[in-house]
Amino acid sequence: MPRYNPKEVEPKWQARWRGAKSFETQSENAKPKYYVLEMFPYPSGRIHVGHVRNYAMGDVIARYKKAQGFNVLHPMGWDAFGMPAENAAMQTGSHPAKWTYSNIDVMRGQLQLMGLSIDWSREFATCDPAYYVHQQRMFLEFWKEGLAYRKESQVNWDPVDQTVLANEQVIDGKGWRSGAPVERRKLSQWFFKITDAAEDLLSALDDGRLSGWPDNVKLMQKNWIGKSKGLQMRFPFAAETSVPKGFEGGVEIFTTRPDTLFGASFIAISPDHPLAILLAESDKGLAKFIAECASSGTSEEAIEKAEKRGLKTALETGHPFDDRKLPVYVANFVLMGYGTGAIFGCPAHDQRDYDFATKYDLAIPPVVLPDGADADVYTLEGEPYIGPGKIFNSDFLDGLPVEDAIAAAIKKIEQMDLGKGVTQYRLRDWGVSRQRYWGCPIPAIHCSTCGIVPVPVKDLPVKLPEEADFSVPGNPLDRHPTWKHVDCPTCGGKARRETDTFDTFVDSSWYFARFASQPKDKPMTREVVDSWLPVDQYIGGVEHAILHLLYARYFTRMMKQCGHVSLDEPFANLFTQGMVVHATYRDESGQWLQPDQVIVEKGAALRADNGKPVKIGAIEKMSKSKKNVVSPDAIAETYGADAARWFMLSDSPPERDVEWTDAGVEGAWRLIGRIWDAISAAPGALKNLDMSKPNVTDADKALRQATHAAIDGVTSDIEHFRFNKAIARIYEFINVLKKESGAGKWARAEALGALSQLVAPFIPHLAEECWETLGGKGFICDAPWPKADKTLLAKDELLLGVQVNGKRRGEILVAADAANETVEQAALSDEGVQRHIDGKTVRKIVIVPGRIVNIVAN
RNA sequence: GCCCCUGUGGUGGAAUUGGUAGACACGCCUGACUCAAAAUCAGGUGCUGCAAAGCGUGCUGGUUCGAGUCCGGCCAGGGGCACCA
Repeated sequence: MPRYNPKEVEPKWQARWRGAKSFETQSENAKPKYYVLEMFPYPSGRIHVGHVRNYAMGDVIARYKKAQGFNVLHPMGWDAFGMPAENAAMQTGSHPAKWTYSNIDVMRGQLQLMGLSIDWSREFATCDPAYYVHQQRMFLEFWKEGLAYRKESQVNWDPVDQTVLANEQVIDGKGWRSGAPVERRKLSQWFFKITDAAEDLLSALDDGRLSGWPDNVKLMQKNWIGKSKGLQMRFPFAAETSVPKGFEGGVEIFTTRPDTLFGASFIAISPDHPLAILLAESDKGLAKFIAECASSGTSEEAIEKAEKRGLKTALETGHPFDDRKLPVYVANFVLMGYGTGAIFGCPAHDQRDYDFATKYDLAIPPVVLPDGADADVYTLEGEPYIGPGKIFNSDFLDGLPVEDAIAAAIKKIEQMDLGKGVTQYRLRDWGVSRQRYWGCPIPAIHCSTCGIVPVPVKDLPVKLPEEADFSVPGNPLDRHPTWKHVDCPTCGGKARRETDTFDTFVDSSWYFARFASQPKDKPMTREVVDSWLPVDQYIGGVEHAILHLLYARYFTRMMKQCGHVSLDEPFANLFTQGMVVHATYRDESGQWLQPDQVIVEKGAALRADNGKPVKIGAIEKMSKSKKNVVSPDAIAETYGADAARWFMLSDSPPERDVEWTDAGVEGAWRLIGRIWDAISAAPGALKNLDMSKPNVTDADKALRQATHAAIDGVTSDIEHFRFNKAIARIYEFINVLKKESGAGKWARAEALGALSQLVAPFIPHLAEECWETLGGKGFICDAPWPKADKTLLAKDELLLGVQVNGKRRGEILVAADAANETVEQAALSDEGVQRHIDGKTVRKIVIVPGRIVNIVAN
């Protein structure tokens, strides 16, 4: 018997699939369509095991659906623009395009070795002008529709390198290269009006349009959009305050808790608030404070984690309901981007306000009384009270529950003409400008006479200049000697190009549509895209649960508005798979090390080359920047792609993170050997199936039961993304198959055929080899999926556990259709049960049919 | 800090969704084959205990005839936080 040799077998079948164009998809097809898509990769350099896991999952689905009779679309491409290419250019001098395309070549080769059922004829990279020309075209349409516009927003500015930094490049408030404290700086940039769609993006989460999405992702998106109803109102200044020019009306605030207005003890405005900026003009201390606030990064995390600080201004406001005066603070925890950039502080019932009031010694009057508390003696003990209750110490709101008090307060303020109830969203418009080279150029031209004008469609694509200088930080497009100088398309005068490029989230917000339809003269052909979308199964990491998915949902709506597609929601079913994580390592100088450069023994780590100590860091998702990546090459080289794929899908549930370990691949390899041994011992067996079914012996029946239980179980496991369980079932089936010796040829042939088909989505090369050996017709990847015979699944006898007072004390074997009395008798007479009910009175017997018997006795 | 998720043997995990905790696999132990090793095959393996038995799903409290599963409070780890992708 020849030993199975994946090095020969795998390339052989890959060549045959290619020859037969097995996975090239035609849009015109009588079969129902099924679109499987995994989030396309960033070409970081090499495929790692995390990619293999992701694409192996998609491939199982794609091959399974093909066997189920669907016309499957399963494409692949490259999310090819982005910062790492530009960083590489700065470090090594190689051009981003060259770096990117050579990475793509390597990674395509690696993926192809995995034997994925991908339609490679549809492959593209987002950095190809043939792709991004259509993105520019759509941008011009969005602009015309008013969906794209310009406004000022803040960026992280490195004052030494004179460049904009990504949040990732800000470490502890300092620039990653220069080490200089970053500044927040305002820049005029391009935005997409995603806030216009906030309500629809939100309601689609609940109205069934996204019923195929996991709840946690929908919840995260809901919280991200952050719809809240509240009160926008103004606090007029106190009589003796000298009112700053332009703010005669007072301070405009937004609150979701107007019920706590009587608990107000201060007003706080954002350091970026126009009032704060105005006051700073004549107040050096305040100007200094505002500058200090601007020295952290722009990320919400950095702002939230910063110590709560404030500076008291000379201003005071009055209070709408009584004559108290409230000091006005400029405070670093108030965000200009949310609400009105100003709040009233109610320290008794808000954690941040409480911290602030404690620090600056402000009053903390409680106004919400927890249910059951006594108003006369109630005090806060070291923390604010956030929970429900009834309002007190609040005049006309006294006695009302929180919800009613909110409504009553809004009504009163509206009557007083000081404000109105409003709906507020946390979601901000999508800033798409990036001051970088390696991205899709934004097709706009700045003219001193005509303003900002679109690049005429006939001049598209606006291509990146090939020559660029990466030797210094900053935007190479901006300092390019010639590229930006153009004539204004409107007046013909001297003008300059927009030097911002698009956020790479734009590139990945419509690639799924382009995969389905790739005409040259337009982004997509509507009828074709409509016939393929939505993606029936989208698969990707949870880390994309909010941004990428939300942007793609919005982009699809914009495309719909411009007539490119007919639907709102691009992804009908979403599966978020867990990440492959690995420990991170750094040497003494703080340089990241790859796992294969490190030897770990007894919890201590040493460098493989020089034995110097290595610091073991957190276990994190595999990423190139931290070098904690493991490549599948070694596994594939030794054991073949099938073993690598099988191993990646074994054991861990797909939605869960897995920590990579080398242990266990041997198990996958052994399984491949066992399957091959079983099948190569029965060449041509499937031809036996053509004969009429012989009389069935008990041994035949036992084997057939195992076969059909396996078909039934594996089918439902694949349908529900339980690949680890499908694999466990296949092991069980093989264990039965190996032991079973009395079954006849017919039953064995059926079992071996089913086995080959059940493993085919997971280990397709071996499966084809098995199918051919057994004498199956055509490719196994074209064979229809086996159907379980349900009549073989029912069992005659059941083994039931018997509990006494909830603890398992015995087991009984009863007929599947036994009456309750019979079961009770059997349970009570069980020896183990007898021991535990001896001397006690049986109070109750709970029988859960087919499951368990519980005897309650005391 | 805020939002989401996870926690079960030495390890990855299973448990028909409130019903016999530990399927399946890795590892380990024992045996067979071998001059020997590897590979392969067979058996064993939650913990304590000679046994009887007891204990056991991050910790803690609750609901229930019955909780890994539901509810409350904690602890630990991971993901996201709008310029990493």
